[in-house]
Amino acid sequence: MARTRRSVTIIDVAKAAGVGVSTVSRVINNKGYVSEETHQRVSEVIDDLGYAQNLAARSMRSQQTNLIGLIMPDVTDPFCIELMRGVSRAIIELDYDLIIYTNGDIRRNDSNTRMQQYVSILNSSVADGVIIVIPLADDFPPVSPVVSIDLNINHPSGPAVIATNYQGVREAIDHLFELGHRRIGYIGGRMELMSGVQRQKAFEDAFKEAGLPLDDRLMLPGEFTFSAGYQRGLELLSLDEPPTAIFASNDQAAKGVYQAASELGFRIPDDLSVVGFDNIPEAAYMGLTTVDQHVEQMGYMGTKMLYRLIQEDDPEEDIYQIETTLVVRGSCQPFDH
Amino acid sequence: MARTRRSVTIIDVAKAAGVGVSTVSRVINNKGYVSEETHQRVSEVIDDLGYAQNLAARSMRSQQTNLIGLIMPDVTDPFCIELMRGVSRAIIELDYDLIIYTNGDIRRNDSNTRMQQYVSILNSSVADGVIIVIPLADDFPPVSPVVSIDLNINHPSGPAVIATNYQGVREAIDHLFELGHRRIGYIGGRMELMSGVQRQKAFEDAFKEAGLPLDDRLMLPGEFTFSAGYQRGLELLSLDEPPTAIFASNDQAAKGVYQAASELGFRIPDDLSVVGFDNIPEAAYMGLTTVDQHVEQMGYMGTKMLYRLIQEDDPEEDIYQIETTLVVRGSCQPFDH
DNA sequence: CTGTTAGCGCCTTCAT
DNA sequence: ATGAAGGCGCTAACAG
Repeated sequence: MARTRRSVTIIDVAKAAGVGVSTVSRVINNKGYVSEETHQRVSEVIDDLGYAQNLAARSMRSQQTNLIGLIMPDVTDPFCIELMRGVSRAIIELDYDLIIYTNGDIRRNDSNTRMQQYVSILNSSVADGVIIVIPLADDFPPVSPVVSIDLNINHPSGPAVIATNYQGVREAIDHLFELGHRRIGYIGGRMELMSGVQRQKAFEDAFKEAGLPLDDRLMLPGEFTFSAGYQRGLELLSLDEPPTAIFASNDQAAKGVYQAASELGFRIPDDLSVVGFDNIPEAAYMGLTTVDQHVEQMGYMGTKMLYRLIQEDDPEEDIYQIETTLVVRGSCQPFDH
Repeated sequence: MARTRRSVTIIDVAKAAGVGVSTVSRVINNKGYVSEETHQRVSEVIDDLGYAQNLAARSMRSQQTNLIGLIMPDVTDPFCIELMRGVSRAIIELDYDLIIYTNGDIRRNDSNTRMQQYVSILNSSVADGVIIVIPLADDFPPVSPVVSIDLNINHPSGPAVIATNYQGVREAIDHLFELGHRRIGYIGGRMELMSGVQRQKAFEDAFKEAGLPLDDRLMLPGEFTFSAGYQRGLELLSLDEPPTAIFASNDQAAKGVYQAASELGFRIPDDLSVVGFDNIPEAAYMGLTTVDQHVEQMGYMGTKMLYRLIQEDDPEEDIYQIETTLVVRGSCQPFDH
């Protein structure tokens, strides 16, 4: 980097205005006593010189930054976008600013570096608090308050927002049962995450309690991605006796199933019923029956929780549960034996 | 903020490991010579203490942060999301990280504070370079390299990525002409932005060159928002002689027009043809004929440009133009007089 | 190979 | 009402 231009600092302003740095600081932050006249002069110089605070330096000194950090694996993912929406809404209400930190893609999984980075952000005083989506990090002593969205199964500590995954999947599977489906494929999610585990357990329990046998070949591990859904969808639909319905552990994966079905000549819902999870905006257009986990709300509540943490350092509730809702659309049809 | 917990610093690590701070620094950043043995010991201490770099301090000292900043008015807007997608893709390729900075909502328009904040970010060494979407800021001496997406009409300086707005709108209007439409409503965009100005000029020129009269009542100022589209849509369709087609200056506004049309009993495309601009993903589902300005690509190219700027401080091309493409879908129908 | 030291730009006492 | 001076945590010379 060749750039050597140096920005104008508080010292430059002080010199130009013929005052001390602390006076300039007072003017900038509007605290402490400054004579009207001095204030005026300093303000002018600031304008003239085009001075602007250096955030890094500022946050290093002072406690409060009025910034809330959002750490996400992938800004491209609809879940994350929806969540951002909620965070954004809360941010506006709270008059905070938002810094979203991401390494661009969940797949770039050089975990060690990642984790290190995450922790750095927490540690830095660049944000007053942080929301972590899909927490992968080990446990560590966070300096800033942290709220996580979803939970890591291995380190379930700390305040979090999470949907009633279990209940949601139960409803979804019961819905399929009612429609007469018995051979139901399951495409799993990340098993390090509470959501992945809970959804799978719900699926298994639904069968157990209904006294129905679970077919191992119909339960595939997966991920919360389109391509996982696609791959697993292909596998399921290529079985000698393919399932009549597939539950995908999120809508992205469900989209993948759509793709797989289309390629293999299965029509939805005629030949195959599909249920997803999340209710991303696209689901409405797809006519996908899915479990709404009110992602926007998760982001909103998470941010509010974080705010309380920042203010009082005292989490009222550790884990905030968001009630899921089954949204029935056109992707499922009765199955007649 | 009551929190006084102090994080473990590089000094703590140095002490605990019985080495100097610079050695620790070398280990962390993997540069300079450190004996295998020392490296080992320091690494262990780092793990034990749960040390993590303080980003603020780091970026204050060093030139490079490997962070690219993206300043957006509104993370919620489909345009911005699409753009983010492209930036994100480039980020991954370049092995940078991404910090997205936003004040949550374009409507929170306390411009002065905003601008000040923007400049602060630029000034701070928190990011190696910055991409500004919809630049509102005055001209100022930026310390970090900046690439803007779209251009402020008042300060059109600096490298930027912008679509061929003029050409795009011309094509769109010509399309409507060919379908037989003559009474075409126009809902404008932000006129501080190059895109807003260019699109409007193209609309006017299309009529002029076709030798058709422009009806003032059919040309409404607007914004790039749903509600603007909705309001203006209502106005246009409530005219004694409503237009047979409406060009909305972006897809969000077009969505608003859909809403207005639906409320007033206009069917699209039977009673009203609609064209948008942007080609946001939703447009496909809506069946909206629109001008694709390849927003993802804009983000991608912008980031690449920025990268070059960071590396060489020498912008090869100042303004990168993205070719628009007319995407014909079902929202337009021939109009027979 | 490793330690010491001087700032980076700012805010905050503490004097004046 | 204002100025001087001491760090915040870190990296980058410069010495050993």
